[in-house]
Amino acid sequence: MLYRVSVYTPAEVVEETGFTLDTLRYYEKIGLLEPVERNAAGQRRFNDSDLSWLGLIRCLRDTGMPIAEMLRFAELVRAGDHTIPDRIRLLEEHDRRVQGQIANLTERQRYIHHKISYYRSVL
Amino acid sequence: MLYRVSVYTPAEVVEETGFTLDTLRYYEKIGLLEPVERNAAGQRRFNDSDLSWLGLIRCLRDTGMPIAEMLRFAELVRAGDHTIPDRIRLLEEHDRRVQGQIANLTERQRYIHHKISYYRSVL
DNA sequence: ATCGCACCTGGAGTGGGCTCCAGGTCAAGG
DNA sequence: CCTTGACCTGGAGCCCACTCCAGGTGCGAT
Repeated sequence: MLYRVSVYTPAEVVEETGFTLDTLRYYEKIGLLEPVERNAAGQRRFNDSDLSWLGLIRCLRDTGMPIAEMLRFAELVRAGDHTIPDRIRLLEEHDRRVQGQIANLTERQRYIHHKISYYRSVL
Repeated sequence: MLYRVSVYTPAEVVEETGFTLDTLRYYEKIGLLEPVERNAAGQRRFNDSDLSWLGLIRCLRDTGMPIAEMLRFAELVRAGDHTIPDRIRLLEEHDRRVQGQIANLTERQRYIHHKISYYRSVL
């Protein structure tokens, strides 16, 4: 078991990634996914590299990165290894925004807690 | 200085709350804000209670509560004090979602950190 | 008096991110 | 042979939450 290249049907990828099939097609259409390989019948056959890319996309999407910025990232990846410093910068900036989101949510949550306590106090 | 009721112009409320004037009008139109008082010329004059309600709206919105649910909350408030247990339930449920968001972001952030470290390691 | 400006209204338009649809292809099972 | 079901395409439609617009009012300053 040195290496094993797997292919995945659309249904498997939906299952694995949580994206809908429509969303996967949409991502391919706008270029967020490289053109996916096809079998003889023209049906998509995803590979491990697609899956791992989708894992990253899922992460960026779930942390609120807009599609336009994910596209920029995708272009950097396509452009080759010399863009790694740019990718780091992009991810670091995003990381800062995520940090800000967490801080903001935590702060807002305190307000909600106050509100709940207040309501409890007047019962 | 026992008590002081203030009124605020639209511009002041925009300044205070960070909502745009269009958004304030929109919130009033859909019933997220009670009809705001007007001066003789028909211009809005907000009061402290509007401001404090807008503070709550800001908090709920910024923690991702959809407008439809804020409207439900607004209806509970309008319906009177007997809905306080319902309001508590609603806020508690929202609080759980906020907690989930924070947990999720924190988890995703680790992935981003890994990715950054990986990129650093191949430089 | 007239200008600029903050404000008003109803309604149309926007942007992001999907989501759905009609109509079609193929492969496998009964 | 026929049906079922997973998949295909291009393009239209949808939802949310605003955002913008045209056309108009009234007030304070020059």
